[in-house]
Amino acid sequence: MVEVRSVDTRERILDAAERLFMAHGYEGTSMRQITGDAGVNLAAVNYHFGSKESLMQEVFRRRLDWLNEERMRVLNVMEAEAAGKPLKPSQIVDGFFGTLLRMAGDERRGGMTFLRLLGRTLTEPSEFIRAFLAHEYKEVMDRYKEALFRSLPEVPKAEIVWRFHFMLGATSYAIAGTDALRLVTDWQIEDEDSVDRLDRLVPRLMSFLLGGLRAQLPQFSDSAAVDSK
Amino acid sequence: MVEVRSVDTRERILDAAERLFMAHGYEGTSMRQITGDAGVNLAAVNYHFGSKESLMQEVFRRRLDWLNEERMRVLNVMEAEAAGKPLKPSQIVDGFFGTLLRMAGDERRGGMTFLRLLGRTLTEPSEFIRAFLAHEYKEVMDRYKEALFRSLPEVPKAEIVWRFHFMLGATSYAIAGTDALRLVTDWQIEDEDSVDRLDRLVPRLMSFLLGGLRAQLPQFSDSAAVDSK
DNA sequence: GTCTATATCATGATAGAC
DNA sequence: GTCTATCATGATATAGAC
Repeated sequence: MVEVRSVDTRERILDAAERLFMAHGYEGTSMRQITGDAGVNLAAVNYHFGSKESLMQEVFRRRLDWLNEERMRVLNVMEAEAAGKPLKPSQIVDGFFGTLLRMAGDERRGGMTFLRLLGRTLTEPSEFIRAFLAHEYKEVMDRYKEALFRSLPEVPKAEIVWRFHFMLGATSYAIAGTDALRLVTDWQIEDEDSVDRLDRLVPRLMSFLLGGLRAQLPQFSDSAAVDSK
Repeated sequence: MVEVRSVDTRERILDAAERLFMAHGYEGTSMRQITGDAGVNLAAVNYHFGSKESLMQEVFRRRLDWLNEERMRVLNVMEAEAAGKPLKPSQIVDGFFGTLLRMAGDERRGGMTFLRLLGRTLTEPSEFIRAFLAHEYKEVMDRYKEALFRSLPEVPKAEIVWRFHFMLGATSYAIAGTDALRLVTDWQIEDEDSVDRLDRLVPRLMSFLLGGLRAQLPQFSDSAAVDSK
């Protein structure tokens, strides 16, 4: 408040953009809305970020850098403790998805707002943001993928990859569902105050994910290889 | 080709809109793109549908009417055959999600294009389309919800509702993932020709969904009621 | 029913004074 | 770094000839 304005300005733009992109999507949000909401001048976005696309990328980078580092750290700790033995599926799932969901409880890290933005963005195939996410995620994904392969040697790799996709989807909806999908299903979910909500959502989702990950293998109707190596 | 043009025009607009909304989202698609792609005049959309919003609704209605009727029909048949006994979870899941996925194999019903549009729209909380979907889905949802309650009497209702949410998410990503999420995860999924792809996806997803639906119940860390009755 | 032409407005971006 | 003013473009929608 007493300090430089420009640091504040940058941060306020990012906060407003995160909120608005979450609510209306990238295309559905204008720079005028963003700067208006942030209480800064229209030209400030282009001055600080160069373009709307770069702003979007920075909105993600600000949160994903921390998240992916944390995921790496957690995995490293678990693998060190396991001393060469494979991890349990529940450890891996918690390291990847639990870390993500616990972010939602931390307002300094974007809280629910960022998580919902992430969830919706994963189904919005805008070329530039998809390419960006693919790059940001690659390293972490590869590490967790390997951990799962070692953890479930009897499950074909292709099956694990698919189930990871499915887990991403369930998690994405778990986040959005806390208020968005409530309308789609039109079901009243018992009210739980917002702090409590997340504490219950995490174990709920974990049970579901682990049940799916360890489910009986599918039977294909034709005779082709189930495990394509 | 020899007949009236206007029927063709309407249908061609719907086809182009479905394709473009899927690829670029509602906000990201302009009427110029739609009419250009459809090979019709710019003014035709407003003549036939009144507005862009109404066009979007019609894109959904064209497919959802059939889908939801089919889901109802399948459920009615199964319940008649069960003669009062609860259905098996696998029957219910197949009736709801299997019917949806099998739509993807039927090009006359929109095929993969419509399914991916549906998947992405469920995470895009545009007010007008969400309200529309909530209305379109309500009746079917209630019927399937009841069937699941009866099928799994030992599972708290709140838990079933949540797991239904998670199943919707996994299914949504299963659809999109066939090419969109491939980039996000950057994993190469073994190539399977497109006809084969769906035949394998359905059993894969079904195994996962059933594993999640029937998973061990979560343990909450506090002592509050697990089944909030 | 289909077209051209256009009204009206919002968008992303920038130039240049301060 | 921040502001005002403005550009060029593209948006939805409509009026009116054919």
